[in-house]
Amino acid sequence: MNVAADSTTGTPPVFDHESLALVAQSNLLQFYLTHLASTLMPIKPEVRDSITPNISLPGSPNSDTDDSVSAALVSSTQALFSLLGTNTTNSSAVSKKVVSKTASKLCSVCADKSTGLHYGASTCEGCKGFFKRSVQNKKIYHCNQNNLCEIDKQNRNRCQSCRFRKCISKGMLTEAVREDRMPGGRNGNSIYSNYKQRRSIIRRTKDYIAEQEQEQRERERERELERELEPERRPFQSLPSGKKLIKELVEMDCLDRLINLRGLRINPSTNCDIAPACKRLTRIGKQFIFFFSSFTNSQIIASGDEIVEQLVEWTKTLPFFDELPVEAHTHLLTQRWAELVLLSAGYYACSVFSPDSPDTTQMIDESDEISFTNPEVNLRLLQNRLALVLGKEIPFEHVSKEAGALVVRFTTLLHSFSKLKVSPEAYVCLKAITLLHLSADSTLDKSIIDKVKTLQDHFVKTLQIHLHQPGENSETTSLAQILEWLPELQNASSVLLHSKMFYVPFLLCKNPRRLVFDE
DNA sequence: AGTCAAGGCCAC
DNA sequence: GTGGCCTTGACT
Repeated sequence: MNVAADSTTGTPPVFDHESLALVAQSNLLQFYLTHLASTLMPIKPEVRDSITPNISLPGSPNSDTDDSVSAALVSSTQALFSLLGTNTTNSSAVSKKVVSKTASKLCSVCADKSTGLHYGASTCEGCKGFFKRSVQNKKIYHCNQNNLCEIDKQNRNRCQSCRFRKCISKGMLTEAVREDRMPGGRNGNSIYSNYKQRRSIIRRTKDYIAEQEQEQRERERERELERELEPERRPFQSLPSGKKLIKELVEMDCLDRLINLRGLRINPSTNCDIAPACKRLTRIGKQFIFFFSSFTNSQIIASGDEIVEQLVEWTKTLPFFDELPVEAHTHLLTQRWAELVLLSAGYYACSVFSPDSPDTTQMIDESDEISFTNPEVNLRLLQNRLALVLGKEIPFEHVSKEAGALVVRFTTLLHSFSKLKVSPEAYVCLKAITLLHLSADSTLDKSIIDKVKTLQDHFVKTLQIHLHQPGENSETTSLAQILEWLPELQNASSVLLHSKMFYVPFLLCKNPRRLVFDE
């Protein structure tokens, strides 16, 4: 605001010294300033001094709420005092030069000697350098007090946080610090020109600071987690950490083998062989103890027990397999295998049928895709696929009666799981977390229970680190959202166990015709 | 050529 | 990290 430019009203009010002092103490100063240029009169120094410490305006220099207004008022106020001291009675004397000359005397941040305009405010070399370093090095400061530290020449170095905040509040713009560090020249007028733009830039600067602070907090949390996973702190020395662990898990996760169950395949030449197919489907069981103890005797393993076989195989390749006794693995798999089946099938469905997957186009012509929302579509799909595997038509009512509840539940689960947009890395962590989930009434030894819990904790932290990686897009689901989904998985698994149609999730996910042609 | 406002340097 | 002094280069 320019004092001279605004002195356009008709009859200006006339002030005496006392009323001017009162005005200065009220919030009406801005109003009177607009009339002042044409009513300038000599003022006593003692009255002038009494005004100075009591200035309190909405958006005054002490307030961060409306910085540009405050900056304008600072200039106006300084111009006013300058004029008051000059005894001038001519409004034309209120020149831009006077304003700028006076305003440039003191640093608007710390009141040290100003050396000119720097990044949008009149500041000293110290505040200029401080602001430049802060922006260039993306510094995030924290105030140890209450963000109300006073900044003056003497104590400006006591609190970087409040000093930087004051720089911003005085109109210094982070945009004015050049990213390319090009020396010389001047920044374009556009950065500083109009009031509105400044306001928006200041708002963006504040957003920028908040964003930086958020990023800093996340980096700190990640560092903290990584520190916890350092070798000397890790509970299991043999277990790698972070990316290496995830890489190992992804490499050893043979999802295709689990999905491509041999028991679900149809032989085009003998697909009328109904009895063996039924047998295959019903023999998928949970004989984990048996498998762990006599796994090498593979001739005993029937094709129908493939789910167990595959899960046992997977467990044996886990990086922490040797950390736990066999009975612990048996116990865990016995408790969690149904959840692992649903999780694996769900992830497979999401990765193959998601809109961004290249496989989608490949599947469109099959016109029998799994639905993420409609259980009836999936029941029809199941009916068709059962007919393929068994070699005879099954009435829809039968399918609905036997598998209706399971299909409804699995469809709901798919829907919520697809929203999580789980990456392959997050999926393998989630699988380990699911396996390592102990029931409250676990019969294992206390020491083993502790080990399992520590291991699970390790995978939760690994998952969290993965989710916080900068490469992950901003839409990445949070750890909490993923963990909150697990009870739903657990509930769905009880439906699966109840129905005993353990193969249904796999049959829904993969067309048995494709199983035939896959090899 | 002078001014101004960027960045850089370096003793502290 | 700070801040005084110097260099740089667009603009007048």
